[in-house]
Amino acid sequence: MLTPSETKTLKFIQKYCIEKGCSPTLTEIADGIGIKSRGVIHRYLKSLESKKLLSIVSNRKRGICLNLEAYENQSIAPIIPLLGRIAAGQPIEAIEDRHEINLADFIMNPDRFALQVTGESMMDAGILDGDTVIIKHQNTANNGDIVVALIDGIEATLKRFKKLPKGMILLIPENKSMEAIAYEAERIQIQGVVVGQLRSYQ
Amino acid sequence: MLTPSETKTLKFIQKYCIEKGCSPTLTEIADGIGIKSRGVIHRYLKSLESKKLLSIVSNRKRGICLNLEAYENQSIAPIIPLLGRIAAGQPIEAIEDRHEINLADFIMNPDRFALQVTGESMMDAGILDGDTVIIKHQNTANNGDIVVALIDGIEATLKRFKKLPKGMILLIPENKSMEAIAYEAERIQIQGVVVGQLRSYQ
DNA sequence: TTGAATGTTCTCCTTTTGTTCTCTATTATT
DNA sequence: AATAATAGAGAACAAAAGGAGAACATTCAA
Repeated sequence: MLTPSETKTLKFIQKYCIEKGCSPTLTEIADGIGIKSRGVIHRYLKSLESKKLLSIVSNRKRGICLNLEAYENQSIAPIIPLLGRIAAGQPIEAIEDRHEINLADFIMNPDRFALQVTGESMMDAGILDGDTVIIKHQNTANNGDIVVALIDGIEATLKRFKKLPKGMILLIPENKSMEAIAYEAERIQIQGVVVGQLRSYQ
Repeated sequence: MLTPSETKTLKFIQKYCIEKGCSPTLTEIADGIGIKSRGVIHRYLKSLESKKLLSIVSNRKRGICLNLEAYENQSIAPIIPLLGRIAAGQPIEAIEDRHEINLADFIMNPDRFALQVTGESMMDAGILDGDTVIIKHQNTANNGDIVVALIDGIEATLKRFKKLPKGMILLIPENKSMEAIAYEAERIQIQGVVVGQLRSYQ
């Protein structure tokens, strides 16, 4: 069980290692988590070492090694640190405004549910076969929304939504090899709108 | 079985643990359920402990451990219903195969972190500009993995990884208009592997 | 070689937290 | 009416956690 300070320290080290490619000095950690004394940081590191979360090479500058395997089964919060922006060829750029992503906010709302996507109809919008989409349950949609629509009460489909004149609705697949189809509004029932998408590579 | 106050206390602790990844202090519980005295909370905790719903590590701050059954039948678990597959274009499969998608399995591990992607270099793999990728922090990679690599210790980049003969490493962008580049292995430092991807449409 | 930066080990201090009390009030039950 | 169960406030104390900083040892690069 880690104390909040230990957690902060560990997260800072992890972040530093990823951004800079080497471990930080005690002073850098202290600055990073808002503490003035190197001695305090050293105490935290010793405690983390005794909990097998990292190892320290004695007297070596920047001699902290994270023990990534032990890190694996620590207690979990639905919050992942958002380290920064990655752009090809640039250093990782830190993000000031938002430091973490709370998946609870992202997805876990009572009116949300998930669907697994089969098929390639939304491929060009980055929604691939096997992806999971998070749907907000609602019966209306705005132009441009990606919706789950029920056609004639039977066929469910994931398409981009567009309202046409004269009570028609256009459902647009995001795939060059498929065509958009217009329906009378009465035939279309909106089941929900895509508010998120996620994919696992494991 | 449980008194209303005990139930409130337990629920608060469950929620707190899931959201924050560690147990709350007595003061936090008191604030959370609208009580001013820590002593009262302590009494509730003792009672809950005697009912085997949790255990307390004496004198340890944040030393509350929930027992496993206390987690069950809780709707606040990081789980969203996975309703079924939606086959774009094809008729729907049953909405009744009610699985659940557990975000804990999906991405929530402490050795994970997130990066926001800038640029289109992985577009053809369905990773778009602005998406968030979940990275597992590790220093090795297998062929075909999408990795965060540090080139010469400075430039960060998101590419598909391939080992070549003679100590070379090929970093492959998933974008037809960009070219793969081979580097000497010494110049490349693997920072992590993409294990997930998510996008918000809100 | 030398000096600045860094790691290490201390002691001392403050704040926060857990723990144990006592006291009071309300409500339901016998 | 008496009793027990539940609920809450708050004081007092001990222990843990958080922090400052001095003093010394060690690295490492100029």
